[in-house]
Amino acid sequence: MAPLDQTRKASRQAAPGDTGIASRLLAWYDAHHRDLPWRITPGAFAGGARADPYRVWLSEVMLQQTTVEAVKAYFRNFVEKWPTVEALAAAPAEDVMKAWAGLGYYSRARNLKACADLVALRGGHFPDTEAGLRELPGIGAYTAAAIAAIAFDRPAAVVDGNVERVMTRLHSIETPLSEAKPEIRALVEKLVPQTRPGDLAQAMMDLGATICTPKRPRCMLCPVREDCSAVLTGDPERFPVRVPKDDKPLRKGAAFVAERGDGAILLRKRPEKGLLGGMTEVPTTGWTARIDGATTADAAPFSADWRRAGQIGHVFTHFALELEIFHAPVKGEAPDGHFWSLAHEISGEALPTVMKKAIEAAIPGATKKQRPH
DNA sequence: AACTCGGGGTG
DNA sequence: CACCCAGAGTT
Repeated sequence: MAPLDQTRKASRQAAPGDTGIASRLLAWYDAHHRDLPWRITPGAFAGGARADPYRVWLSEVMLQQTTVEAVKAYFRNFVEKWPTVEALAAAPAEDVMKAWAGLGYYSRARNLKACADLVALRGGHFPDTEAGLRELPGIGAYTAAAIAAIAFDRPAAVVDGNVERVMTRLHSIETPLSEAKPEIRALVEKLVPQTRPGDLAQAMMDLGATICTPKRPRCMLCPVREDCSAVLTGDPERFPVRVPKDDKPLRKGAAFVAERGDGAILLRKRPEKGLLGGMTEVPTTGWTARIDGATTADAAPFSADWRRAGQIGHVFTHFALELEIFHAPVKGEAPDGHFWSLAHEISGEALPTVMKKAIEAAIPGATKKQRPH
């Protein structure tokens, strides 16, 4: 992890007017980069090696609004199951959804599969330009730039949440984040070097993740603290400036836990689109925005002797949920659209956490793994 | 431009 | 608990 040859090269080739920020970031990256499953080492890059576009794409999609720690295990599992984009294209969509279960934002998995299918039709080769990548499903402005820079060595401006934080602090940008994006992009474009653009992007992301953190940034360890306007004024944590968020709406609903008596519970598959699209769940009502204490079993998706079994609350990023739980013994065939599944195996199904809690509320211990005695 | 979409890590 | 995370698609 010692500084490498290309560090000096990057310094020498720094654009006129470059204060040296890019060079210092690259040198810091050589010494302090995170070691991540989808990365090749900067040393290998110097030898002419490039990251596998498939692995870069897969990791970038998984990392959309998802933390590195959460992604690692899923990434390893995916590349083991499907080592190439052709292998992923050949897989049943259902298997892909199942492997994605637990990561969240399930439209990403649907787009991932659709994208793999398209790329396989192109002979398994991803487009090697930002514009070409941008046309594929699930690849937006950020991901197109990231793949172009990291996998294809294109000098693209890669702007994610980390980069926004680093840049707004470097320049003490007081404009709220939503309005400041064009300005941030322009600043990043000026910073991108002709050599090692992918490493610069990853350097800024690593800096944002380990030094220039949202809370309590470690400015004393920062390689560009001398260039940072916010360090000079003494309050880097103030950036980026955001507009205050609206209060979270409270959503109410009811969930129905039907138990067969042999450990099986009635489940169904959600619609492909919308919240938790394509996932398995306990039957529920839709959202009921207003408080209605009279939410009764009349709203149940099928007839049974429903008894109120409790209530659970859960705070999501975007709303708070209050769920009434109803429980009933049910025999016979599963109604249309529903199917029986063993409760203790539910953790292996694509079942949201809240629904697992709902089952636990109605039938304590139902979702615990059964252990042979 | 504003909403919607999840689960998890962090201070 | 509040905030945020290698954002994208829809309206």
